[in-house]
Amino acid sequence: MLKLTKRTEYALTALSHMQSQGEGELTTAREISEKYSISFQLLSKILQHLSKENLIKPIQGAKGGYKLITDLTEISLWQFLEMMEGPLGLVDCIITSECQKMDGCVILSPIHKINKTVQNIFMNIPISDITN
Amino acid sequence: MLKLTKRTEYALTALSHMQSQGEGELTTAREISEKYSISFQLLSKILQHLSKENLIKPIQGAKGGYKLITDLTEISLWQFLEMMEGPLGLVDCIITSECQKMDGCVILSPIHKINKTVQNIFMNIPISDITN
DNA sequence: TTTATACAGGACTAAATGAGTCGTATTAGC
DNA sequence: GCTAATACGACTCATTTAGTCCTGTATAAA
Repeated sequence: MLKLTKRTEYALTALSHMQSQGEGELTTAREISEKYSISFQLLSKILQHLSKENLIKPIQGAKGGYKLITDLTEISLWQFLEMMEGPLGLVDCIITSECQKMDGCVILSPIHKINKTVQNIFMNIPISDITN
Repeated sequence: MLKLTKRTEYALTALSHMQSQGEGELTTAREISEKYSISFQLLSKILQHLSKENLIKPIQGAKGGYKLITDLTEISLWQFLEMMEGPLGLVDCIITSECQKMDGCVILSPIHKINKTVQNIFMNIPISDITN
């Protein structure tokens, strides 16, 4: 419970780095991977994923790299986590809407409420709070 | 991120069930395991763990079982989660206090703050909110 | 005193997830 | 054409979580 995946951690590090560069500046995967000692191949996939999600824009070829194309104040932590890790929920039945075994599940409703609480908080944290 | 382990989920279910019994009543692992379709062996271990943590008291022998011996309004969700899953933190370095690789880690301090936020909220949720 | 029922717990196996690697293809500047 | 960059499927390896097996101990009741 609660721990970010390395993917998420690396993605935030990368975004933070890119944001610290000047507006419209290019950054390469190699550069970030070396600066923060992150596996180059792994980081590459993560940046590709961020591209698919339109947070950054890839420029291919020599002299290529990635450019930050999103205002990170506009993206909430909740959105970002779901982007990186898929749907979030304290228990499976919140995510899939179907209770596997427990017929008369006694804890779902209160769990659901706590889930909402966390969601509300995370929806009000822009990831720029982390990357700045 | 965010998902409870089955251990935690089953523990909450068990506590909820025990609380719904009368004061000082005994409940067996078998009873709970059958009612909620939880593996008997697995649930047994969880109940043994709750005993070690002094939330419930085991009575051995025939006619034995477990008795709830704690006021669940006195135990916070944060405490309980750490009890069941060990130390909690968004990233490893919050838990172990040592940053593995990232020399100039750029995201630790804001992550730390978010961690605190969640911790504060969970410390103010008694698990009786879930088991009642 | 035997039997049945309950907890205790170590050691193991299986399944799922997460982290990381390999190899090859594509794109574009010089 | 060479070099430096992204793209990406397929794989391996490691870790964690979930669940099982087996044997032992305690105790109520017949």
